[in-house]
Amino acid sequence: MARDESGFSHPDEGTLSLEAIFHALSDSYRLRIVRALAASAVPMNCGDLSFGRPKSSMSHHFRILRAAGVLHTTSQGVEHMNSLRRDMLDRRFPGLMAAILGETGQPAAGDHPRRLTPA
Amino acid sequence: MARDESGFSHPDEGTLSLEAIFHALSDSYRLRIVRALAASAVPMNCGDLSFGRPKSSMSHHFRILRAAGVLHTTSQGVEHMNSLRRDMLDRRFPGLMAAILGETGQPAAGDHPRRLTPA
DNA sequence: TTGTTTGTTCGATAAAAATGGAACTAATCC
DNA sequence: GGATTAGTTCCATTTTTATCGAACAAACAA
Repeated sequence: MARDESGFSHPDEGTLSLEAIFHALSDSYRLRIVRALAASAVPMNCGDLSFGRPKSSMSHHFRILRAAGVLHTTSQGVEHMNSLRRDMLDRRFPGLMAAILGETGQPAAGDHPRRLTPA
Repeated sequence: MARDESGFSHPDEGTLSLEAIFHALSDSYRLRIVRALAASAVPMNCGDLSFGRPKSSMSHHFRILRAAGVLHTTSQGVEHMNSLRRDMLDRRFPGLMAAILGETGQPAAGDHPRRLTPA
C-alpha cells in the first residue's frame, strides 16, 4: 500500500476489496469520473473531472476511488493526474470494468445470455 | 415496478440503476447473500441466508437487494423464497455478475487482459 | 518574495445507512 | 380459536458518508 513517490497511497493488487470497489462506484460523481477516465486516452487532472462541484467535495471522491484501487493519481507539476488502474482491475476482477463501462464483449442484449432455465 | 402477486415490488429491467446495484453490493452480508444464491441451484429462503444476524437487519438487506433488482422474492407458504435475477442482470449488464462471482470466462489472471498500452 | 494555480486537509453540519428490539402480519397447523 | 413459523414494519440509536467553506501546502512563475 505504501505511499508512492507522488505522496499518494494506492492499494496493492492483493489487497483489493470488491466491497470497497462497489462502494466507490455507488456514487454518481465517482461513476462519472470513472467513465470519463475510461473514455480518455490520457490521464486527466482533478479540475477536468470536477463537474462543477467544489474542490473539497471532489477531492473526497478521488480519495475514495484511489483507496478502493480504482484509479491512480500522480503529481505532475501543480496538477494531479488520474488514470484508471485498468490492468490491475482486469487481472483481479476480469470483466468487471468492461461490464461497468458497457463494453460488452459478452453476448449483447437480445442474444442468448447464459441461463439456468431454458427459455 | 408494480408489486407482483406475492406483494413484493421488483424493478423492471428498464429502470435498473448501476449505482443502486453497486450500493446493494457494497455490503458484506449482501454480497454473501448474492454469492450463496449464485451457488444454489434452487431459490433460498431468508432464514437460510441470515448468517446468524437478527431478522430485522437481514430483512433490511433483502429489501435493498430487491429494490436494486439483484434478487427476486416470492412467497411460498410462510416462507419467502429468493433467487438472483441473473437473466435480467446479464441482459442489462453483460458480464457484471460473472465478474462479481469470479466466473471469469474472460482471460484469467496471468493471461493477456486487454490493455491499452502494450506490456 | 509575492502571487497564482491546483488540489488537499480540517472541521462542522447534514444526510443517508445500518442495527436490532418489539410489535405486527400472513400462512399453516393443531 | 390458539399456537407456531417466517419474515416484515416500526422506531430509536448509532455509524458512516457526503458536502463544502476556509485554511493550508506544493510547484511554479514573475
